[in-house]
Amino acid sequence: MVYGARNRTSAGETGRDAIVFAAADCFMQAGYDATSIDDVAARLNATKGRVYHYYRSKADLFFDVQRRGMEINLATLEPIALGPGDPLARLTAMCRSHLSVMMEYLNFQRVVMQGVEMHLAGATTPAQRRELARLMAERERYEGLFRKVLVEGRQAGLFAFANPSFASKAVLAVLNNPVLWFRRRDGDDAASRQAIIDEFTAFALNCVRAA
Amino acid sequence: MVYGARNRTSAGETGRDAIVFAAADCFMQAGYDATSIDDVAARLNATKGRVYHYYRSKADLFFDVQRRGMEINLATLEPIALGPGDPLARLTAMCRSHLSVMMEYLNFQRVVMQGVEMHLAGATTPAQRRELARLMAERERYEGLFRKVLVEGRQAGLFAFANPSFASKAVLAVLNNPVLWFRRRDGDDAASRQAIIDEFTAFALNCVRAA
DNA sequence: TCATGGACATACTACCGCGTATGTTGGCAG
DNA sequence: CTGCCAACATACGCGGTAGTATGTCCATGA
Repeated sequence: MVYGARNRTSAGETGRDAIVFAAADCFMQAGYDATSIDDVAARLNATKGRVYHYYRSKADLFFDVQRRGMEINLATLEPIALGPGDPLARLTAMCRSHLSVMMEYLNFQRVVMQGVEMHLAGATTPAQRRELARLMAERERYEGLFRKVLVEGRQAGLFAFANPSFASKAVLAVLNNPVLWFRRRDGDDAASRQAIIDEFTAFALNCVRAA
Repeated sequence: MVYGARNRTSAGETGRDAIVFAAADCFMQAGYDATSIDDVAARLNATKGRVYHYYRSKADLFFDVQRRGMEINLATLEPIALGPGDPLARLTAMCRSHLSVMMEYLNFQRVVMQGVEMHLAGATTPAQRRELARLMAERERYEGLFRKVLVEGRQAGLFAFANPSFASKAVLAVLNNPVLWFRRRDGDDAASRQAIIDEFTAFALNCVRAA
């Protein structure tokens, strides 16, 4: 390999960004454990050196992918959840937005879901534990946005459920489901994507809608 | 270790069974990759020798855990799905039964869910590929039970949805959700468990119920 | 009572993948 | 022109783990 191949990937993808995107793809395809740092580097036509220049460990990289995913989610959903409109209208908009983001940033979202189930047994360093706590807090905050709107809607007589926490979990379960099976290029006309958004939004709303 | 410690765990847990149960626990706690064969053996107060005496590879063991889980699921749900009663009554019973089984056999169910997301990239041997195909077929069959009842209910005007496949996925997404956060000993009075069954059954039914 | 095989334990190998220590280069600042 | 540093590449060391080869014990039947 010629040392001088210093091609800053023309587009704005600065060092860290390119690595996070590559890592998101790898983690999505193979999962955390099955993805090696060499895999991530290979996807960049680079070597471990490049990755470890920006990240101190594999776990740190994994955390950063999740952080980016949650940043996107919160940035798009918070304005809607805290914005104007009656609870039903807001929840509808939240569902549509959530589904749209999920399918757009599929790789990041799948990594986020992996992180939820994993707890990453043994986050050794204190820094890692702190980062993990932050991620959990952001997830909790995201779910809290749904809970808030749901409770408001229940007081308005629009929704019906006993336990707000259960309700938010059920709604998110429905909304996250397409992440498990949706694939780009799978008849990816905007039409089919729109059909998924429409139908799963309806499912999610029906879950909690009052009779 | 004294060689003579041949204590056949009094109860009927024959060789294979004890291993599958231990493996289910380990895989549930730590996931597939993070679980070593030594971990499984340690949980049995035994060594790798015992595991490899019954299973030819780690993947085979993982498959067997999934197989047992799916066996339980199909055995309990098929009679209900194909039994008598109108579609709404049957779907209700299916939801309650599914939730009940999930919480009862939590460890197996979490392993099954892992298997769904994993595809176990690179099932090397043909035998493993065949076993994997069988598992996928059983999962498909299980989901098919829901689809069947859903379509029947739609024809009867009880349910409303566009795509039967989407509908079954949404229902199962709701029903499987408790597996992600439910823990034994977490205020495990039959009462709280019953509350979960009641509420998530309602969520699942509402998803697809006609207005 | 002796041989045989099932049910494990022990000891070992081979490999992979993380992290690190050390090069190598180009692009700045002065 | 020179020194310095960021941005990588290269080359290991080292631990952990899957799988194997072999040893040991017990039960059973002939």
